[in-house]
Amino acid sequence: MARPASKYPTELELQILKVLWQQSPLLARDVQASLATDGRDLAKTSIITTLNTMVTKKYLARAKQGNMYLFSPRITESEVGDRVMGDVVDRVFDGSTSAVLLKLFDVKDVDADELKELRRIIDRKLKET
Amino acid sequence: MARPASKYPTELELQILKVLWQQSPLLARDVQASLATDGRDLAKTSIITTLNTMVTKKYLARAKQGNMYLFSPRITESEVGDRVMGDVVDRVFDGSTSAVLLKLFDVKDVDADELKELRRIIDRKLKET
DNA sequence: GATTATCGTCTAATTAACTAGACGAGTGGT
DNA sequence: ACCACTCGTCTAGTTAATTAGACGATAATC
Repeated sequence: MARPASKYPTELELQILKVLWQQSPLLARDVQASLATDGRDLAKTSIITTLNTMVTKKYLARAKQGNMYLFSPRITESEVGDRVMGDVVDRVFDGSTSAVLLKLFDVKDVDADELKELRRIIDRKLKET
Repeated sequence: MARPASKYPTELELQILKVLWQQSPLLARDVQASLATDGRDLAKTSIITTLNTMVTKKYLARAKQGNMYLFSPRITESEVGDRVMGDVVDRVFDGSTSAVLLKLFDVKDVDADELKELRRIIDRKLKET
């Protein structure tokens, strides 16, 4: 075995997905322009190569439009969140949700308003059960 | 530019760190035995190679012990949690802590007891400010 | 019709991550 | 002294991820 494939979209793939979640379908050139706006200036072929590997990975769908291709996401933002959080919680925090929450407070400054919203979320969840 | 180095320990590196967080310093052979117990059976040299790259990355410290080396973590479990969570929150969830929390509930089944503990954590945090 | 621009494929270079063998140096027993 | 065993370095092979050039095909412009 060698380097294992990552379980969820890589850095660049995520950037591309974010563009396409905002608007799709798009041409390679549009994705390129959007990334360039965000400061990631890639050659046309770099974009296309990556888009194609993302199609292989089923992250994207590709549809012919004349002599070019339109790309759309085949995975939702929520699904990516699932995969990432699931992996992080299990692998890094050994499945402990409270450890994740504590770390969340550790890492980000959460103001009082947001804390109250988090509590509302928990209360709602408590009622559900 | 090519493949960027990951911002935090990789899969295998994390496994090794977990062993050393539990007990350290350890010899390469002890790390090897521990990983083997967890079902990851690697050659002696594979372990040593990885341990050495982890020393280069400052994840580990190495101390000569006769004709062999003892390895210890130079990064804490908490620090790894910081880096991972920080990156995930910012890059995947665009900095939204509530989005992370919602996803946490989505991904893991959190029982009522744990929800109450999470609320206690939030209440404690609210008092702090 | 010729030139110019754009699109996509194919090829390929680079680095990180993962894995392990060959080999020499040293240690311990007999 | 010799043999067996272990340790670590050096070398090296593989796959994933990132990047882009050369080139042919097609479309657009004049």
